[in-house]
Amino acid sequence: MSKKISMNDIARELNISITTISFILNGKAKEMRISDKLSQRVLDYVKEKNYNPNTVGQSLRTGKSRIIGLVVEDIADVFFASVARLIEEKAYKKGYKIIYCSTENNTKKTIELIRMLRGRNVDGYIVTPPKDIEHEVSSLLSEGLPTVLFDRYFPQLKTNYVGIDNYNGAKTAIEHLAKQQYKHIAFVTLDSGQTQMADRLRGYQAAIDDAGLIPHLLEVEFSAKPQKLVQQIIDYLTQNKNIDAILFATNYLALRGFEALQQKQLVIGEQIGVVAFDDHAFFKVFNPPISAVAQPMKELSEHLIETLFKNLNAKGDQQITPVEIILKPELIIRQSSSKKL
Amino acid sequence: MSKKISMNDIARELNISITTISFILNGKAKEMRISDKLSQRVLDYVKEKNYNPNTVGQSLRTGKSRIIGLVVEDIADVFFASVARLIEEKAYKKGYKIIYCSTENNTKKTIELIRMLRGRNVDGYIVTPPKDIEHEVSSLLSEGLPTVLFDRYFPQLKTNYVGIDNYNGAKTAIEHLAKQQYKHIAFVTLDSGQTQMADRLRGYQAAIDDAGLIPHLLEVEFSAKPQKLVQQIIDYLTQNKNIDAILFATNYLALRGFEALQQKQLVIGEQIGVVAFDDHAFFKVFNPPISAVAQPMKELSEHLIETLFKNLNAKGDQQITPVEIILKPELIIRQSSSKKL
DNA sequence: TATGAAAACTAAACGGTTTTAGCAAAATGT
DNA sequence: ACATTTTGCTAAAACCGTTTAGTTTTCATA
Repeated sequence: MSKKISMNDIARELNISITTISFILNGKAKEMRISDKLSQRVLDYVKEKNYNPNTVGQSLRTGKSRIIGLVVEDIADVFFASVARLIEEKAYKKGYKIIYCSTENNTKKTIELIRMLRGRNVDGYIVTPPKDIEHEVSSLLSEGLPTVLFDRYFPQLKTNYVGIDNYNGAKTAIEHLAKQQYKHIAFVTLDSGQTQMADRLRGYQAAIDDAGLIPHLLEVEFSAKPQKLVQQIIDYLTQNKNIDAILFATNYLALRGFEALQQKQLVIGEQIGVVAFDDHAFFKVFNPPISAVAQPMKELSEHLIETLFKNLNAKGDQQITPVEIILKPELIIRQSSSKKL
Repeated sequence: MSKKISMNDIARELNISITTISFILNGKAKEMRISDKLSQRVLDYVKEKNYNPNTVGQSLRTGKSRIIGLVVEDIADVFFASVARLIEEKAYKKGYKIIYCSTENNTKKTIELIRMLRGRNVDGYIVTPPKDIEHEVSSLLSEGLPTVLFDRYFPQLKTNYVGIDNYNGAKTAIEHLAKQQYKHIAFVTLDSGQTQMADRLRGYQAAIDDAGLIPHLLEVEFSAKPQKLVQQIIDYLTQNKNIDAILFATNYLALRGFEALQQKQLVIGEQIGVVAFDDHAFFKVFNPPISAVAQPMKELSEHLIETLFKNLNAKGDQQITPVEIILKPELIIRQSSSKKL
């Protein structure tokens, strides 16, 4: 397999100009009126020697890299990992690779990451932004770098955004619980203040109001360690013994919540009704199966990548107006939220 | 924030040579006898203008990219996603980024992926190899490109490898089940023929033999759709009604298995004992909690990245002899595998 | 047989950094 | 006073592919 050969090598070997090779390899042979005979000779040689253009050279010259930067909160989280996988698949088909980074929701780290990606000529950005990076994002925009936000957004910033209707997702879940005759429905969420969380909270409050119930809100510390999270939920349940149902604002919170319920010996689906935001493969086979507000993962990823590609392909300064795509989540009702009457 | 400034811009602005700037910025000022005064002037200017060297230029020149290629079976799988996250964190601290790709265990796709990464001057490779890519891997090796395999390996190939003792992992799990007086312990695995699966199977067989029990083996189709997997397990259980415990060879198989058990109305921990290979966050809060053979994720990732870095830092042709690191998995016993006596 | 135009191809610049080799000036030694 | 060394800095090549702005050759037309 020897070492890689370069365009220069080919030019020397075939005794033609490097430019000619470039034209032929980039499908500009016709346009540049290269004879079919020469074209074929080059193409054959290239195939024979198994030549691959050096991506780095291309990138340096063109300023493009065919790399998409995926900047998410935590790549180990099922939600983000699933999105990553689906995006990767679609990107791959169009010849793009993904560089991913986990922000840990850390503003400083995220800014560093975006700068690094920029230094690498990354062509497009898919980002779940933490707080206070409006400036960094808008600087991407002002440089005309295709960017799509997802999961959360900045209300003041006109960007591409793909997400779900968190308000109605939460509202529908609460309506369902209310219909099941649960009377003291708690909402366990994070104090992160991000838009998706705020929207879910508003949905919860609206539905509770509509049903004439009392709100029970637990906002746990965003950056707390798992053990502390569990303890906070246990304490809350101990102090609010009347709670008969819980909506967890994320998958991860549900996990911690289940630990708390386990320790309090409260049986899901019997003493307490449960719905979780974001579905999880294992929810279906839980005992009892767990109800969930499911995000349409495939659609989400499709819209993300398509929006990005639309901007990627927009030639030059031809500005594309940012789009906001809000998808409908689906409430999947399983036994964890049905009172055995 | 205007457009990026280049070394050329700095050189022109400060009226000095580009070379001098390079020396100063790369800590070679002393060595190259640049005066402190000039050094400081450049450093100040660079800071003021918020200059960042163009990574693509550096990469073209040096042949290095500070990128690690992570080629795993499926980035959406918790096991791989967790490894990805841990590796990313460590790599980031050393100034490396990750490009990841999912192989789907497809040999052809994997070869393409590795070639693409090579074209991007990726500095090192962490790979869970599918079948029949020995040649591609050994060609990486022969070019001196740092490579570490994990999860599975090629017995005939002398490579860096980090994995766990799958044989004893399975063996210990079965010993535990046998001690719990389970008499007909099945092993549900894949027909993929990969080393990690083969090792687990050998461990199962050895333990079954030692305990004087009859083996019950179900090898499901590797590439089957979820629904088909579930059906295969259901059929197997229907035809082998005496089975009272199951060891699932992977997390993913356990998920399908649980679906099958659910449909057969067999209650885990009561009618049937269960242990899964690979732990999962949700196993702890299952009802009943699921026993698992847990891989030491942190250690695994640490060894992966450290082995890679050792090779990355090995100057020139100074060959480092490949290492094989086999970690001990831990059997976490929960209620799913204890007979209520 | 000029004249113009199309056809076929190429030199050179560009992009940003690193490295090699080396030059001029100042300092030191004899 | 002259040779040698050290200091401080730089030009130019290299890395690899793309693009601009040509040049030369060939062919058709008047």
